[in-house]
Amino acid sequence: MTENNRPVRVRMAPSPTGSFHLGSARTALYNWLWTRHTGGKFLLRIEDTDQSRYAPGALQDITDSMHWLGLDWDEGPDVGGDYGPYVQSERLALYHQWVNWLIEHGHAYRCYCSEERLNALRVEQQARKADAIGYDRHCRFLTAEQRAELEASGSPSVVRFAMPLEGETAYTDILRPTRSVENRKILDPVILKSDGYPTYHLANVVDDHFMEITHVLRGDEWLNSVPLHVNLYRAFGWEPPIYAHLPLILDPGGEGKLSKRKKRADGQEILTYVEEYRDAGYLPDAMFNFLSILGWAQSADNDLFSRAEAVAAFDIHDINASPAALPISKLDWMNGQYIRALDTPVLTELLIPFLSRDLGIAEDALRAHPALPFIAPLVQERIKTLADAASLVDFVFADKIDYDPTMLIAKGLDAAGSLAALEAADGVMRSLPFTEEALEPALRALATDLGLKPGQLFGILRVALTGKNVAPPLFGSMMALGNEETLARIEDAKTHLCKLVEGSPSDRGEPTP
RNA sequence: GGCGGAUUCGUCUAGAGGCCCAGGAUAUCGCCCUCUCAAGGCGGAGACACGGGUUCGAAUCCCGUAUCCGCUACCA
Repeated sequence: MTENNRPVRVRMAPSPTGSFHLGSARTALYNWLWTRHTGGKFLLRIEDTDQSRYAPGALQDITDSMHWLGLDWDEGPDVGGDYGPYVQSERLALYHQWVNWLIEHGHAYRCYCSEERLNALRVEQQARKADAIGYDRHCRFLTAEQRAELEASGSPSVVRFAMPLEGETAYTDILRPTRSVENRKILDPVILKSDGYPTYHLANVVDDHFMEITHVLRGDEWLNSVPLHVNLYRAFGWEPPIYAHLPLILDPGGEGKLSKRKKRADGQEILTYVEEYRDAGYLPDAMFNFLSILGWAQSADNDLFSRAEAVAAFDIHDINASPAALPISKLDWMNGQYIRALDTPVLTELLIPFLSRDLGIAEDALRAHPALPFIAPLVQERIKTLADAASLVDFVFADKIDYDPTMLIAKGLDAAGSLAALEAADGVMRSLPFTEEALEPALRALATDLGLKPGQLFGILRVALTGKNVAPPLFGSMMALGNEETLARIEDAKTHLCKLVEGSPSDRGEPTP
């Protein structure tokens, strides 16, 4: 399993520049899965080498999102480990040491070219459609005197890697065929910036080496950098890790990188950050399962599986190298599956923050509310996300409900007929214990006695109690409302119907749907 | 422009030369169940990007073409 015969050590290396992207989450997940499958170690390393893009709070958001998804790490800035520090800005001395080593051994050099020169160079290259666009290696061939002069004048400088000028570099990604590139096409990239911070290329190679990383599973956008990284390893005399570049997650239309500022075909917003999915009411287990199947299959004929099953079956060699459009409808379905599998008390607990947020009721008040225990069973098989619940049960928590009274007129009946049915139902209900077991058969029998279909009678009651034509099951709704409120709402409905009857004395008036 | 990657039902995928006139899932459509809505059950329609090879035989191998995506920064 471990092609290089070392215990598996992999890492997730986010840069704290923003919230945790869904694509990053999947990368983290596959890394995690690989270590849990192999019994290896999963490390979290923070790549904060770009001071200009540093976002305070991003790190917290990233770790929160990973925790939420259930991805725990064995070594990292918060949990420690033998290979620290795990934050790159705290490892600057190490990078300087190895950059100096490269310079001393002729694998790197200081470059004093100005931004203006570099820009002009790029513009010129683009204009003549040059084969390779990049640095012209100008400073690589400075004489010792020129160099000394530049240093003496205090010119700012960066350090560039001196690529071999001839030959090719073959590189392997376990998900793709081995390829090779001409070394001269890699134009001496910057490895140490003028502010003293390393670029990704250097920091990444140095850290992966000293942290004894065996497998690098990272985003596809790094694939073109592999030959550079391989050359860095060679210059140092180190062994490169095994690479697997993970395909991008595309937007639901499959038109490009998943990103903000895009809308779905149905006008819905496309969620791109893990925290957004959390706030939209998706469950961590469902997200975990969902992210897993974006580029990997646990089995040929089943999409629903637990973490343990994923861990048991996972193999990086089975990852699909083609990019995937985000299948939102499948996520919705899957989340519904996970919600339905929950124990009712657990669902209730999960629902509280969402109901509180969406209904504007304090969590404490919600917990103390007599209707609370009835809510989860009412919505469990009707919601795809936790956030769907509020609009289904808002009538339970409303002080009063508003609806068009004509909705109380049942199909096939007029106002008077509906009123008679409702009054009969009211009478039956008052004579019985307020339980589903007692009420449902009795009202069914009543419908038959009145020559109505259950749906006609129940429909009147549904509108009376909820103000809606579409609502959760009737008798469960009654229990949530409680005896008193149920009868009060029926009372109100009777009043509405009375007015309708008086208002339209034409006895055979067609009911408005 | 250069370089790199990818290409199986709308979408997520299974598939590593005969098991595939391509399997699963989701979405969609229909039927059943049913107090509405769901959930559930059953069924339908739906794909190997295109063109050449190689082979007795190709979704699977090779070569082109097309399309999409990525990289081409003192960002990661």
